[in-house]
Amino acid sequence: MKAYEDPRITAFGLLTEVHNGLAIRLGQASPNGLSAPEFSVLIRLVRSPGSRLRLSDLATQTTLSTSGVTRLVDRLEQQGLVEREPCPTDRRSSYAKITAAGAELIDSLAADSVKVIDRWFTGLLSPERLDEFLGTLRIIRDEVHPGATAGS
Amino acid sequence: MKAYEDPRITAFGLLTEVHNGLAIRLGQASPNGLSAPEFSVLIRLVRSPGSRLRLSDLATQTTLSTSGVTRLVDRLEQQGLVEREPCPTDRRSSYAKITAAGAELIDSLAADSVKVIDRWFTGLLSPERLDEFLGTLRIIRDEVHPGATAGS
DNA sequence: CAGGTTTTGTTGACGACGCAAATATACCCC
DNA sequence: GGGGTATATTTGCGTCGTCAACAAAACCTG
Repeated sequence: MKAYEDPRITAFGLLTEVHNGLAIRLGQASPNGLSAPEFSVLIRLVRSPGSRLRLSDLATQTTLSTSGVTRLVDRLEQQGLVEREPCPTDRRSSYAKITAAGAELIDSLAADSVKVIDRWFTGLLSPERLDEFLGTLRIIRDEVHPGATAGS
Repeated sequence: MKAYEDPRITAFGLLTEVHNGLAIRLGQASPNGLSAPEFSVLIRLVRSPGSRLRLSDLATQTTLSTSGVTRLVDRLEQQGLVEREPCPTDRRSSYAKITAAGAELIDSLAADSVKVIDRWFTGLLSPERLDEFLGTLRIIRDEVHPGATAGS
């Protein structure tokens, strides 16, 4: 029995296919929209108290490096979707705060995304099956990425 | 009710966190190893009849563009893990065929990966829960990415 | 079988991300 | 308070991936 035939490898491959497949559908949904990490950052901001989060917290919650976050926030700032503001209690830190334009955009994109997710994911499953599926995801997520608990 | 608060968005976010989290654990497992797409390509090759696949089939099965596959196979070829061979029946096509070194490497990396997957994913779930989880993933995969049915 | 269309693979230009190094600030301990 | 360590962010550089344009071969249709 070769290790590459192990069904656990296939199980992870299946998870990857599902995630990548959904990510592609979401990307096609709003063509000139945001990349997945940009969307994720904006969603996290709009859901956070004060609509703001420190850059390093964004790095922890997403799967990006801190330099990746720096550049991503640079881009969002150039588009007027986000503003940097200094942290009053720690002069090393800056907040990224979503702007009104950013909040409006993310709400509109989220509405499109819900349609796509419903069509290709949640809508395919019975409520019970979806519940159990999400419960299983949480079990794994809490082990593998416990720092992600503040939103999407 | 704002669209960005829709639980379906959160559901997809959860799926993303799980996938990214596991991908990071797998990447850390064998430091100087292969990237995830490289691993995926090699696994697909070693599982295919004749240990070979046409480049365009690799592009279909993975989530890469054809140019991405060209360059990925370039890299694997430089490392001696894969060879290109012409397709006898269609002179436009080439096969990527895994070499003995490639097969050996992927088997060893797969053994490491199984440990990681078991520790952070399959081993966390009861057999029944895992079965239902995989069944749900297949339901979604068959809708979202039907072309992926030849392996991991 | 000639001409147009589709498919396969490669290349150039470009963007996004990670790592490592640099900088600035905060924290801790004597 | 001073010196050393830890943390937050930015920047330089290399790598990897996409998109658009291209070349070659296959297919298809009159």
